[in-house]
Amino acid sequence: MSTIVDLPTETPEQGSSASHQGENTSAPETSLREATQTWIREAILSGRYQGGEKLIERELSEMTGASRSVLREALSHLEARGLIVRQSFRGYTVAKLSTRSIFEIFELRASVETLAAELFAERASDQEVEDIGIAFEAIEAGIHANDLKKIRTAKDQFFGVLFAGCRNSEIRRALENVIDRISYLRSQLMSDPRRRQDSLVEMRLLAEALQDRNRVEARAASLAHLESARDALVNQLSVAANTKVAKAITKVPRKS
Amino acid sequence: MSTIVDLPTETPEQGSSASHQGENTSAPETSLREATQTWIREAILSGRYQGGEKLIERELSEMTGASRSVLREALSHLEARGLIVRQSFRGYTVAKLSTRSIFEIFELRASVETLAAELFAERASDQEVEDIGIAFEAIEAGIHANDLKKIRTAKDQFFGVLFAGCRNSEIRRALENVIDRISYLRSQLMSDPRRRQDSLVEMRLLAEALQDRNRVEARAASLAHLESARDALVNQLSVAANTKVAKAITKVPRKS
DNA sequence: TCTCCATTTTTTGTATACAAAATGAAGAAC
DNA sequence: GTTCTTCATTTTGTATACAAAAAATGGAGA
Repeated sequence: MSTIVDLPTETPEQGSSASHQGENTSAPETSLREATQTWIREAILSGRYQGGEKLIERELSEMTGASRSVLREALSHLEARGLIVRQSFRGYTVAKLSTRSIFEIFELRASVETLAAELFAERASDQEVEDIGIAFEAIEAGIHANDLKKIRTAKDQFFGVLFAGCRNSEIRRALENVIDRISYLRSQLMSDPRRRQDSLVEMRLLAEALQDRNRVEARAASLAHLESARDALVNQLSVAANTKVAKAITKVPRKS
Repeated sequence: MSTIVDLPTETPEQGSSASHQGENTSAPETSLREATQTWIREAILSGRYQGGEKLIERELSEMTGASRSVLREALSHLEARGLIVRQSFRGYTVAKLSTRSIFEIFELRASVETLAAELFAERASDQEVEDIGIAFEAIEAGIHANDLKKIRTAKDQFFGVLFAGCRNSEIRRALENVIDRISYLRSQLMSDPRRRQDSLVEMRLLAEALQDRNRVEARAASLAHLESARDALVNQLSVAANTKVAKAITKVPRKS
């Protein structure tokens, strides 16, 4: 059952740089289009625009300062990533997450993210193994400090190192897309102190397995964390069925 | 180790239609942008534009009849899907596949596509099980008739049914993207009669397992097929290292 | 007060125009 | 003959304009 093989190492710079170029390589922010895109993405991920909400071009244009040409390119890009959807002559709306979508996403993640964990254990550099430890400690510190923003940053860091260490930019790309779609829910989840504590325990197991380069344990810990996060998310949704977040997730438009 | 659970069935029309809307739902081809996008995509997949080749806007504009606004939206969309890459002030080029990328893609597919096969065995409707059989017979007929185009169409059909039957549009989305990227290589592969024969045998095993709804066998057959296809592809590349296809795959630009 | 229809306004779809950057070519200096 | 510089052309980046479709508004009739 070995799906893990040694990948060829030739032309590594070409393979990976070409693959995730144009993604969120936060560094240079070359074109206006990319900046606009990032702005909109951040606005959605931070919850400024809720699921199902309409994105009005004039409004975005004013806020970002970009012209409509640029704006529409950015929107088209985000549509391809699944973050927003377009209907003919009705413009773009923020993609809605049905409960079903959440299950689907976690089903995919359960397959791919566990693979990523295994691959990290196998392929990560010593530096990356060290970085995983550092990132985990940052998460821990954030939780103790009760600092939501810090937690989120540290988690992004953690998964960033994880995906880099697995040496497969296709996995990174596939996961980035689905994680984007649910990431504005993550902060909702993390606001529950008990869930935070559970999450910390699960992630410690994962971090330790990764640092030990223990493939089997890493997969198991990753899967456990995912299932736990999924269940917590679905639970919270069914409990808080009246909050605006829940409405943004579960409801279908009435007059479509 | 059960990553397979029963997905909730609520709001199925919303969940799925919203999820893969705006993809290649070949039916209505509403907007000009989508048509343009499809045109470019087809041009790349059919090999009309080779990997690394530059896409000149004026040229595409003339060929598709679309204005630059529309064209650029389409290009932006395709960039997000990874089919083309953009460099500042140097326009778009068709994404190149390094050997490494191919390994990465197959590594991802080995994880996700086998899951899709399992899920199909579990969840597909009786109609879909039947359709899988029909699609397979079409592939068989195509191979016997030695009709490359027919083979390709039938295979698309087969995987279309497979992805639909697994009831997870996220999986479909993730796989569509990576399969797009290597699909212009598939015809190269299929031109080798021996590989065609091998492929047929592997796919028969897969089709039979799917029709028997045998999860374990389905996964095994899917994995076997993938590894076989990957190896054949890599083999062919190293053999025919001087063909234009190989050049499009392996070489890095000299003056970048 | 409610409902239906016509008109106005907003918003999207498409096309064109102008500016900036990069590429390529011709000519001058060596 | 070669190389460097300068200029013209091409191509991309950005902004604006116009047309078509949908949504919002408001008034007339019941």
